[in-house]
Amino acid sequence: MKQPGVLELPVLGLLKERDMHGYELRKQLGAMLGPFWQVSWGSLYPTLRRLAKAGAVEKVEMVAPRRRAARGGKATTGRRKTVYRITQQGEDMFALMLEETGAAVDHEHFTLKLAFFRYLGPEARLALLERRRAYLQDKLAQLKTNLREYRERIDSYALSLQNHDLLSTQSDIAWIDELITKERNPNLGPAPEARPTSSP
Amino acid sequence: MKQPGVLELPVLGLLKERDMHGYELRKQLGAMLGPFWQVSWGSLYPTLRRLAKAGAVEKVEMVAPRRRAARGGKATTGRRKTVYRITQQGEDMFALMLEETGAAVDHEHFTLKLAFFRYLGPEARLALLERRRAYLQDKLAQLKTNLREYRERIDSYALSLQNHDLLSTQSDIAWIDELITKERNPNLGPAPEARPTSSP
DNA sequence: TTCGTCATGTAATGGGTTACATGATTAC
DNA sequence: GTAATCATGTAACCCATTACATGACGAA
Repeated sequence: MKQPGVLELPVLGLLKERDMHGYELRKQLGAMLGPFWQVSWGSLYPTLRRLAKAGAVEKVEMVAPRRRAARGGKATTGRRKTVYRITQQGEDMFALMLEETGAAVDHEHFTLKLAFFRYLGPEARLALLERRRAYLQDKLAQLKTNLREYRERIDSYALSLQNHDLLSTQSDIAWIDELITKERNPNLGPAPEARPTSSP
Repeated sequence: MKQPGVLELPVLGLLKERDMHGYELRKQLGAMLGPFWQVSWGSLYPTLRRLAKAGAVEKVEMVAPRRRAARGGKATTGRRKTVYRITQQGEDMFALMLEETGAAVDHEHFTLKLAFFRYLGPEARLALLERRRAYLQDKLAQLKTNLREYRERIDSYALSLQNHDLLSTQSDIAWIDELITKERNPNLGPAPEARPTSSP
């Protein structure tokens, strides 16, 4: 299990909340991570199969395919579904993957982990945030160095490109800082709707 | 040639300027796109091989490997290099890949194309910029819809995630708008060193 | 009855990552 | 003389994408 596919973590994370089948999983993924995160079936189902083979999930309910209910009854019939449930082994795997700070620096992995931060302790959260921050800071430094070194030799488009990247990175760092601050004093919430008396 | 690897375009683009060997190519890639863009050898050399097989590039100079110059002479010796030169076919392929607005919407492809914008006519540039803008605008709309629909059901981390993504997307759009504006009236440049009389 | 959504898969393809392997040249 | 950098590749693995294939269910 060198590098589990990206999907393993979010799938297990969603199954922690409740049993789901593939189709549903995909929608929830979109709801949590944003609509742009559209995984393909050819990616999702194999992941489920892999997880099942690894003992991390198990099939719990499948309504038989072409089995029509006895005429008159309608409760037992239904669309063919394969519902998955996370196992204890899967829970352990999830915890390990989530905590591991190894390769969690890049945007995708960090995003995925952040989406399941509620399953991490405060210390682990801060560790991950700091690590991501360090990575971004390093990237920022490299970008600056690179610009200093090549500014003259690249054209205005490449320049604009790197400049924008630099600004984005700075914005990312500011965001991480915000998250870190909130993590350190949870009381200072975003002052959620100071409504004195009336309801919206 | 359904979907040429991402490297084809930048490799050809760099070779348009001058002949280079693999190792150099990698450095120039970093200089142009930013240091984070570190392609692996296992990716670069196969790309070169593919391009050579497709007739898009050709090897022009290779200093023989273990051939030591006759003792005394030192001019003919050198490190083993395999220098590539772009062919006419390669130029054509490059032009096609650069112009094609098909899948050019995602961040990576757009980045790659922008880096070689100087090889495109103003109309094609604007077309690509507009296309990218439309894509981002669509993403923005989807993000907003998604947030409206799921805001209640996702936790604060996922919320923060999507929120930040939303802001980043807006920032990206603003940047594209800037590029579009500059493209439309090139005179309003960033006032690059207004030097009154002296020649370039 | 037909369309859209729900629902689940398989097969081929292909490229990227990682690790491995090798050796020359330069600078200290 | 040895470490760092230059330089080029190969091999295995694996996952994601794409296209293909199938079929039930609900609504119009």
